[in-house]
Amino acid sequence: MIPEKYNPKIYEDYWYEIWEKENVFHVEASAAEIKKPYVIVIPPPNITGYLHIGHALNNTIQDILIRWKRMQGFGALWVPGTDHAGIATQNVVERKLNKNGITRDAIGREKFIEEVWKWREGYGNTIINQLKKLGASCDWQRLCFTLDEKFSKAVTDVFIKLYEEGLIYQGEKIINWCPRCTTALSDEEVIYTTKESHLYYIRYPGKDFYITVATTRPETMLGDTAVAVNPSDTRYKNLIGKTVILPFVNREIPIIQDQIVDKEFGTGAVKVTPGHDVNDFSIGKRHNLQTIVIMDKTGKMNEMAGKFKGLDRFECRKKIIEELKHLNLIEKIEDYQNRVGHCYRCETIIEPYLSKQWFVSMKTLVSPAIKAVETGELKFYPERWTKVYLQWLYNIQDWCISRQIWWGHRLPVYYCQYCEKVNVSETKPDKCKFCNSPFPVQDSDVLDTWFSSWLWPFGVFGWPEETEDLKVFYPTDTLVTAQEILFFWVARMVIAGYKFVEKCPFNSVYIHGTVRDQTGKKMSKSLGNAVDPVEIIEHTGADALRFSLISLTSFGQDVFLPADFYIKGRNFLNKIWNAFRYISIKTEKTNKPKIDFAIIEKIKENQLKISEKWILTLVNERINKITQCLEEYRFNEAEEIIYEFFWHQFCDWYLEISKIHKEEEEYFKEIVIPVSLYVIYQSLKLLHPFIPFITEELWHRLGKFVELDSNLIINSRWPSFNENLFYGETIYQIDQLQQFVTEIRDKKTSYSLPITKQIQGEFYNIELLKNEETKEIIQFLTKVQFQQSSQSHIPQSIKWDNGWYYLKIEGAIDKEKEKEKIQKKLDRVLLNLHQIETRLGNEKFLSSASEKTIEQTKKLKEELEKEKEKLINNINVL
RNA sequence: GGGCGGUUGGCUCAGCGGCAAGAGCGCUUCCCUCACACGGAAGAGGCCGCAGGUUCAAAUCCUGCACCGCCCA
Repeated sequence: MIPEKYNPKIYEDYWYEIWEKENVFHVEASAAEIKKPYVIVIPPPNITGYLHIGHALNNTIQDILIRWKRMQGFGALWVPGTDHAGIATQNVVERKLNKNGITRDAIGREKFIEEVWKWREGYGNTIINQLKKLGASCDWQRLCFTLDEKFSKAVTDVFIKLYEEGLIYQGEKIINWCPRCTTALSDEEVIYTTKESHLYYIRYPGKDFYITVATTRPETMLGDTAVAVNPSDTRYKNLIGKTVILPFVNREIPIIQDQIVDKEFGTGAVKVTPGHDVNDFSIGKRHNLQTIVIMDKTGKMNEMAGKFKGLDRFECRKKIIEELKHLNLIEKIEDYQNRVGHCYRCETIIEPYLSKQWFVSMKTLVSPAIKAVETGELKFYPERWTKVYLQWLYNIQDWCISRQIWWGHRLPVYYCQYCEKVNVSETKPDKCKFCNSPFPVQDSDVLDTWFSSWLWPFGVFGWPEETEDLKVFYPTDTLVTAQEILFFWVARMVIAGYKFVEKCPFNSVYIHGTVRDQTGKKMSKSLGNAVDPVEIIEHTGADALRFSLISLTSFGQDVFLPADFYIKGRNFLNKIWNAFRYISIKTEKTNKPKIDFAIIEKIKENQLKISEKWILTLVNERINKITQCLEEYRFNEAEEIIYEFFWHQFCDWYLEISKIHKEEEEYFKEIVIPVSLYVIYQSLKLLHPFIPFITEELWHRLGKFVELDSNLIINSRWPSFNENLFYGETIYQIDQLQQFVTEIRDKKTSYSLPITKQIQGEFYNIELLKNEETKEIIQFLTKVQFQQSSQSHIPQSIKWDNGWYYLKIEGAIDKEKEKEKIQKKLDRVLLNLHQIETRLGNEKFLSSASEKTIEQTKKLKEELEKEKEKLINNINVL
């Protein structure tokens, strides 16, 4: 006996295990070559990650694509993996150690890294296991990690190659420094948020004057080496070349002029701190200014800050303002909104910091990536992201790739302790290749995690080895990602693809929306606003989560999730379950051998009744529509089509109509059951990419009744349109029938009559009732016995089609309420009719609109007129 | 400052030149009818942000504005 409620808990893990045991996710290069490969590489979640709702969306989409393509017969490969997330992971492990009173400095680099590996063994696969719960059909045998030996070789090779080409260089620049993580970050790793802050107007005294500068960061004044104004600023003409004395440190600094200064900002005069500001650094370069760094690596003031030494930068700010006030050097303080950069891993405010780092020179690398979208070799869906992508490439900046942390790929750079030259080599050199001195020392920095991730689409296939996998699976097909990592990752992968493998790594990038909460914020655990997908999976199952989530996310659009969003999917699954349950009960009673669906096609048209023709036509038609939607990444539309079909056509109408037949009737056993099973068979296939678990379970159960084309639905063939099962005219007929039935039920309801109450009726000249087949269905569904009348009109009759019908109803009705209801409808019809009539009366419309439109409009007018008459009649009849 | 997206029923979203504005949830009334109350039947509820314009025709295209959100300076 099949239980009444679908309980995902019983089935989800079970089927996932079967899939893994049967190895259905795995694709060999040799096999894929024959089948035509379809490849997706996963955006590697980081090992500290847990599944959040954004992952759930991202991976559900990938899984839909992979399962669909697999069913279409492609060698569908989804390569999974994780990245080592240098900073994030180091932070997590460090915090853990700190709790036990251990610091990383105390145990040293080697021991610390050991600890991180231990942690990774213990927790690093959390998200991988969660992806399995979600149903992700990744080829787990290919699970890749950016710190795997093979992958590491790719990273080192790339570093060396770029270094040798002069595209990687070491330079002293202002970079983004996180004083908490004590490392440099790339521009992309800084998140800017608008903050309510202050603009401080500070007087810098000269000999017989003072100049007022405006700044949001007064504490950096200790590192000032000039004051700058715009050359065209007449206000300060006479001060150029003079000097002022910097308070606290008593440094004499010049007033200079530079184009970069904005006359509109503050007083038009700005302090210049080359050690702590990018623009100021460039001014410093142009004017040969001294560069003074006033903070240490943790954001505390250093000895260059004089008496402020040891203070944290923000404490120092307070202190300085206080003291400036005492000295009467504060002119005013204004409220000011400014954009403040934060570390994307720990949210600490970034310090622009002068530091020696390693950079990739990007300018020469980007042109193939630009060309790729121009030639159409690479397409973005939705297309608008092309512009964003290009914008970034056009304004590309050099990429800071060195990080002052321990967890990651250590730079393959060795410094000679004697000649101080740089040796770059894959393995530790015995001696300096320039001076032959022994013991070159390795650079202590590691590489940016993204410097490994950008190699992902070919690194996972064993590059730089020329593997069979690489040959068959690269380039991949579709990349599915969120817009947040468009620059970080997507653009850089394209660059790397062209540079190292000479091919664009994928041909399509589908960028889905971001899941946000009601306030528009990105959902994340740290914000406490997250809907937890793991919890939903536990309570309601992955299928319900997947279906509901996809249904709410339209093409590339962000989505705000309400807390109970998963109900739609949950209820739908239950509906599918019960529809199957119903057919299953009926089928079991027939005691027939297994059905071969080949016979469905062989059933002659004249053996089928209208309802069977109709439902076969609909399912057939939906196949095309759904396939089309999937091709265009319109997942929510695909779902909506199958949802509407299965629930509101198949269950609400077809199955109800089919109950007209008795179980033991031949037609029921020979036609209705096979047709119903066929519809379910096709529907399960169409649904499988979206809700893999329940469809696999029902597929298995379906196998008791019919010959399946595969033991597992995951390996079955995607349905295709079958013109032998298409009876177009039935669509209109059943549509009319549905309207008629609904109207009659409405009448009965208005008279407070149960739908099940048998009553009598009469009709004259109604096609649906003249046709025996449709008449039978209508009578069954409405519980009205219709007699044909010979009179062309009787009082109290209700107009329909070109005739009328009449119901012998005895019951109470609120006439006023009913009239009001009808009047409202009538008003609307009259309005519409008026619009249509003016349109049809307009010659320009007749001359310029398409024939089809005119035809439709005329038809509409007729329908509206009928409706009008009908409603007027209905009022009069009351 | 520049760019992008959004503004449609109480809520979350579809629809993006012409089929009489749709769905899910919520709401009202009736029904535990032997698949399903995570259900069935019948309903109520929207001048499609505002103002102009293009068009025979605009929720849908254009312009401006307002508000919300995102990205880049």
